[in-house]
Amino acid sequence: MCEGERVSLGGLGQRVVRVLPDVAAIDKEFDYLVPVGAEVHVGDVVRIQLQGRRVGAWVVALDVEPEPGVALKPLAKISGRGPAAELIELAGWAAERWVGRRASFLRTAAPPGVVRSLRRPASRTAEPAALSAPGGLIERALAGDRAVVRLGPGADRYPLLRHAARAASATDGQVLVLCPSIDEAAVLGGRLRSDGLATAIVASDGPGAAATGEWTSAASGRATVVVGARAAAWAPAPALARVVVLDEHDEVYQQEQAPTWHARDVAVERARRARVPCALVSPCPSLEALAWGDLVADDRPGERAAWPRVDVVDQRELDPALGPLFSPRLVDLLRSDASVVCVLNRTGRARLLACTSCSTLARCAVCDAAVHQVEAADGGEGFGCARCGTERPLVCLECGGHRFKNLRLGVSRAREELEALAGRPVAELTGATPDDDLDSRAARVVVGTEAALHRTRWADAVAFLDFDQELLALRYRAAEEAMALLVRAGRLVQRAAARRGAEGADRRGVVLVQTRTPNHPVLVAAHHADPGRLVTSELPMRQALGLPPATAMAAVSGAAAPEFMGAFGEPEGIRVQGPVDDAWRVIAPDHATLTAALQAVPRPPGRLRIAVDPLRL
DNA sequence: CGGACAAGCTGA
DNA sequence: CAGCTTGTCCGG
Repeated sequence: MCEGERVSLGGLGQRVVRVLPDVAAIDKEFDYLVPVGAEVHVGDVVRIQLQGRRVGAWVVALDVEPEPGVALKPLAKISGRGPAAELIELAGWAAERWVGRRASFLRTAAPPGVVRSLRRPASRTAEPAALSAPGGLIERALAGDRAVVRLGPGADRYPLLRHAARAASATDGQVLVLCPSIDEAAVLGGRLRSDGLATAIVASDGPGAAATGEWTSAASGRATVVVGARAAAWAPAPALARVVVLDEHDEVYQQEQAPTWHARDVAVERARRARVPCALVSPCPSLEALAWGDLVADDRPGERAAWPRVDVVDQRELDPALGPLFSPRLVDLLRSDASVVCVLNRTGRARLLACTSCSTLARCAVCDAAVHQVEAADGGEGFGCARCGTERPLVCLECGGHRFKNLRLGVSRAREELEALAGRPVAELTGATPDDDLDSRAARVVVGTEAALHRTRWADAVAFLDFDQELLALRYRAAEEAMALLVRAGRLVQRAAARRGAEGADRRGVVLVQTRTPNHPVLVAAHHADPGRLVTSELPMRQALGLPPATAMAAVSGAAAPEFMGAFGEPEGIRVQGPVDDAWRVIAPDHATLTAALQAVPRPPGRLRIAVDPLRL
């Protein structure tokens, strides 16, 4: 920058910067004067006087030409360093992709505390990491630019990380690693550190000097590995050489509040912009991941060894003495000395009905979802599908029977009955159970909702008492979610098997699945330790029904939704459905079409929630 | 978001 | 018509 230019900018030779205020409702940039002698960088966190009050803001551009006729105010304060220029651009991309505001993304990208100064490394070209001879699974996983790495639930992902980290370290590059939870990030980060690799464990929660220190270590390029949970997709990494997302199928990567951004998608886009390889790792890669990259999997015996034994018990063949929730196979497990986690999700919204004569579940003839009882057109009783709207008479598709029973039994009742069957204490484990004493529980039998899977570290066996609730849920991703549950269960039992140090066939833990749909593709795939079998049935179904990833979808709700949707209309090439429960569904062939159409309509005042890629509908 | 200001309502 | 409420606009 030469002096002549500088004079033309502010008139008095003062520099002018463009900032974006950290105010939820303002998605507009403003120009401010830089105090003489002050140093500013793109991304810096500043405070500005805006309409009589002081608010935070980010510098988004330096040395801009201000619009004529506006009296510029000086920056009130330059607080410290913030997200780098490439992350500000990425925030712009994400704001379009999820129809949100850049400020919400920059808040995630900003350091947890104040970072006064930062010595960033001299700009290095992130060279592709030198890898040892190809052939092994790790080498293949890290060789491709877009790898979808499928490793069974029991497989240790650490060697892959260590390998990637060592390769990056040799070229002074950084590896960005995302995990579903910060606890996992801390464990993996700890292992990397004890292996001598400089690692920053970035966490968004709370300021605190330690968290700021981790951010700074990543932002200065000192850390070879930058590891964290969802928000780490926005962590600094000036010498980014590779991105790795662990358990990319996990739903926690998607933010629940709007903008409903997905860390996997942000990570993928970030790698693309930085022209560095990206690996998505999962025991059961999402259809989105498979549509994006190239599958890298172990050979069949290798993958199978990392899966538990998945025993599918057909509950249509009931033991009359035990009833619909307990099979003889389960009783055997309970009466052994194994630690068992029993899972019963009673929080399903769909009422589940089964034929009284043959016990087959009442399902939709078109889309396979569980159906509920509705009043038919002729005034009689019928089945209705909440997913696709099909209605049919109250007749069993299997045996022609017309009497159905409601299947529902809560966790508390199940606990009492399990205790009686087991002849030993059975504990209830729900979201409300306190954290302490979880380890001693592992030695016993517990029953709970899905929380029991999340809050137990290991178990000899996991039993799903009624898996049909998961398989036939109304959410369009129900099958993938059910698969993810089996994977989570698989982790627990494989961990216990590793603890036992068992050898050979005994090394695999047991996951028991009680179901009335034993041939469901999810169960077939898990039983064969081959998640690819689910993909071959699920993908055509989504394509046929016009659901993601074949399309791009958004849910629009909130008090202002009727007005918004009225103005939205039904643009060419876009499907609008609803309202169902005051929410509309907008389906477009792709995300570009979807977001362009949504952004084109002015936002009416009032609460409006636009959820792009909603998990549930 | 939150302050400024304009237009609308009430009461004497 | 002052004094107050409600609504809309805009920020450098």
